[in-house]
Amino acid sequence: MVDLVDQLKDDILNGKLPKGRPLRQQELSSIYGVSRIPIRDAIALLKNQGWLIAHGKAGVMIPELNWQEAEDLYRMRMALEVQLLEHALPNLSHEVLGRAKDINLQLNAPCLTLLERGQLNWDLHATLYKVANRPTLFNVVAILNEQVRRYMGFQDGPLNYRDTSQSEHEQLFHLIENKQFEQSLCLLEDHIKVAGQKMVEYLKSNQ
Amino acid sequence: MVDLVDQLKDDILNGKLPKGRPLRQQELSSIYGVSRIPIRDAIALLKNQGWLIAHGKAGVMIPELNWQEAEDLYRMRMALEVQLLEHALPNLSHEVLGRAKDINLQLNAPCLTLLERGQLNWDLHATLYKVANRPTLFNVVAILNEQVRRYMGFQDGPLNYRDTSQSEHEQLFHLIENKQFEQSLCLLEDHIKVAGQKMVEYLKSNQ
DNA sequence: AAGATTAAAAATGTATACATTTTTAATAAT
DNA sequence: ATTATTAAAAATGTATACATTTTTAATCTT
Repeated sequence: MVDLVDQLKDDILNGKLPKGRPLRQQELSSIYGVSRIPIRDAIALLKNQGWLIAHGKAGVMIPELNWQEAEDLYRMRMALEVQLLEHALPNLSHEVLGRAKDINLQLNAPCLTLLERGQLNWDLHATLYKVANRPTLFNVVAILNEQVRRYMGFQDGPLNYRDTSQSEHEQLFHLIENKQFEQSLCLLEDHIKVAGQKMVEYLKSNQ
Repeated sequence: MVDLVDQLKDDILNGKLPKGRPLRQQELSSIYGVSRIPIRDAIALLKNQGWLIAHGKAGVMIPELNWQEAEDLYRMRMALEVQLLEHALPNLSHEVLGRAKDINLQLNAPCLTLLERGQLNWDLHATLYKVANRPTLFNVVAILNEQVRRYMGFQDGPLNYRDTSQSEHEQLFHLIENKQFEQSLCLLEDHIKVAGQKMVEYLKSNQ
């Protein structure tokens, strides 16, 4: 069932599902070769997490991208991920940091799509956040990051995202290793703020 | 179906559903007199929103209260509701403020349970937040406030919650009417912070 | 006696069938 | 011609039935 949800997310992102008209349970049922019950379950989850919106009282639609929502998502991330990192900092062993560094190396690959890059970016952050041991906060942050993926499907997204993001990660690791906790929190805050501003700028200019 | 979800929430809060052991779909099905399908739907939603947690791979359980989660919930509220109020401030007409004041009067009634008080408190805040026109942010804040209700079921919750909360609301209205926006944001922040601290204190001492 | 193995029981996930609600479009009224 | 009305079609919500997975407990092994 989680497979179906992920597949729906991918197909929403890749434009394989039609935008601008309501999606019906039967239609999705025949597309994915399962009955309406698991489709209903998946739709309910995706509605809860902002991937689909109700269309009147029957059917759902793929929501339009809009810069206000992107701004909200990034600002929420900024506020909440700082809290999460703060809890995580005392528990960030060299081993955990090592795992995050490995992911950051993968981000180096030049052939990644923006979606793949977004996924790796979250994997990196999640690696750090997990040791915060704050499941409720983590869960909200995870959903926000998932939602942000909806905004990362462009062929030509915000420029230079790759280079800046990656070196900021390295800076972050460095600050954490040197126990400069206050500064690492500020860096994270700025890291997300800048990414959000670029995204919002891009959306405003392309709407 | 939303009726069933609300009824389940109430029954969780009022202790009508057993804590400490897994709840089965069939059991709930016979309690509420509907088939397992709508029960499944409701369970899925309540799991998403933290009202139930998975128990292994079969069944769900009512989660224990713990102060870390309460701390997270209030800190998230603090960060996000300030953002939401900031968006709302320019649109807070006298009419909207009037509706909020009416709710604040209802909070005056001495015979309210903590749950009813919590509900009215959210109604008041939601009245202000709706005019922010930020559905994504509003939705997250709404879920957080719903979740906080789980922590408000005590017979003897944090003391003096009623008096302080109500006068703080009045202060907030006053500041907004006088266009002292910066200060109203600070007051809201402090309003939630103090409520959270009291709740956390209470939970720590009673665990 | 403690732990692993296996079979029965029970629970969940899914499919199909039915009931109810919602949508659509055709007809009637102003 | 535009708006209401109404009936047919289609969609969703729910119930029942079945398949698969998970749990439980009884048996076997060491």
